Amino acid sequence: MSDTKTALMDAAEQRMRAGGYHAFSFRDLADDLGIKSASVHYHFRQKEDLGVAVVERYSETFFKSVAALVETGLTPVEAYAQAYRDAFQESETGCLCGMLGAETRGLPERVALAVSAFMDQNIDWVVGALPNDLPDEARRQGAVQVVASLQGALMLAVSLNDAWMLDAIVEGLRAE
Amino acid sequence: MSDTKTALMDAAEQRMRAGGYHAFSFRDLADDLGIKSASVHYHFRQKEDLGVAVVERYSETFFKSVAALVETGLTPVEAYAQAYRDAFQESETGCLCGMLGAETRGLPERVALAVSAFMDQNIDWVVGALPNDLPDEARRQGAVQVVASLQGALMLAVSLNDAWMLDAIVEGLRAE
DNA sequence: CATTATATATCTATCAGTAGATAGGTGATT
DNA sequence: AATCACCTATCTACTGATAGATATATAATG
Repeated sequence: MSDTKTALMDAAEQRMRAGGYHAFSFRDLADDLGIKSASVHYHFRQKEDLGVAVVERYSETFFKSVAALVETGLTPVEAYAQAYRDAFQESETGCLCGMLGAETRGLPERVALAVSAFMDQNIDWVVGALPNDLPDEARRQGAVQVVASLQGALMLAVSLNDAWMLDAIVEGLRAE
Repeated sequence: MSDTKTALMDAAEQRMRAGGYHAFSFRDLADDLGIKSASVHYHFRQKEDLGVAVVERYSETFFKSVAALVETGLTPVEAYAQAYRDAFQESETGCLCGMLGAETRGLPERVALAVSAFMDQNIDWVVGALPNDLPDEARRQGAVQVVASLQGALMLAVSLNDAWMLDAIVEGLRAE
C-alpha cells in the first residue's frame, strides 16, 4: 500500500474518531497531507470506500494488538481491557467502531456493515476467552457485558475527559 | 414554547440520534416540518443553540422518565436500566448523549459541555441509588459500571440491531 | 371604537463557503 | 506504450447564516 494511501487512512481514522463519519471531508484529508482533494478520490473512489477501508484496517489492528497483549502474559480479558485503555491513551479519542456504531442509522450501508462485523467479532472473541465450563447463554451474556462496559466506559472517558472511567471498569471486571 | 419550536427539536433529536450532530442540516429540519430553513434560524439562531436546547431537553425528559419508572415499584437500578430499553424500543436509535458523547471532540463547545453534564448527572444519580453502606470509591465505581455498560449495550443494540444486548446487561446487573 | 405600534412567525432571496465527485491533463516510472 | 500519482478546473448540490419583506395577531393609545 502506498504511503499516501496509508497516510489518508490515518488522517481519516483520526478525524472519524474525533467527530464521526460526517465530520470530515476529502478536502480536510487533502489539507492534512498537503495534496488536493481530487487526489484523495484517486486513492478512494468514494467516501464510502474510504470508510470501509479504515474500519477494516482498524479491526485488524485492534485484534492484533489484543493478541500482542495476551503474549505479554495478561489474561485474555485483561489484555482485551488494556487495548481499550491504550486506545484512549494514544489519541484521547474513543474506539472508531464505538463511534460509528452509535452513528449506524446515518452511515452508508457498507460502512455500517463493517462496523457491526467488528462488534460481532468482539463478542465472539470474548466468548472464546471465557471459561468454557459455563453454559453458552451465560458465556455470551458475560461477553456482552465485557464489550458493552468497555465501549461505554471509553465513551464516558472521552466525554468527561477522564481515563478513570476505564480504570473503574477494569477493576470491576477483575473482581469477577 | 411554540409548536414549531418543539417540532424542530423533535426532528433534530431524531436525526441526531440516528446519525449524530453533523448528519443533519437546517434544511432537513425545515423539510421535515414543511417550512423554510430561514424560519429554523428564527427559532434557533445557530445550530449550536439548537444542539444545546435538544440535549438539555433530552436530559430533563430522561430523568423524569426514570423517576416515573421508580414510581411503578421498580428498584432504582432496574428503573434506570428500563429507561435505556425504552429508548431503544421507541426509536431503534441509541441515547442522544451517548451518541454525542462519542463525538465530543468534534462538537461545538457548548454542546459538548451539555453532554458531559448529562453524563456526570447520570453517574451521580446511580451513585445516589446504590446502597450507602459502601465506601465512596466503591459506589462511584459501581455507578460507572452501571452507566457504562448500559450506554455500551445501547450502542451494541443499535449497531447489531438486537435488543438482546440490553437484556444481557440487565440480567447481569440483577445478578449483583 | 379606531388607530397605531409591537411582536410573532413565516417568507423570498441571497451570500460565501464547502460537499462529494468527475473530466482531462502532466510528468515521472516501469 | 502503459501505468501511476498527482494536478487544475469544474460541476451540481448543499451548508450555515443573514437581510429584508410580508402577513397576522395582540397591545397600547387617542
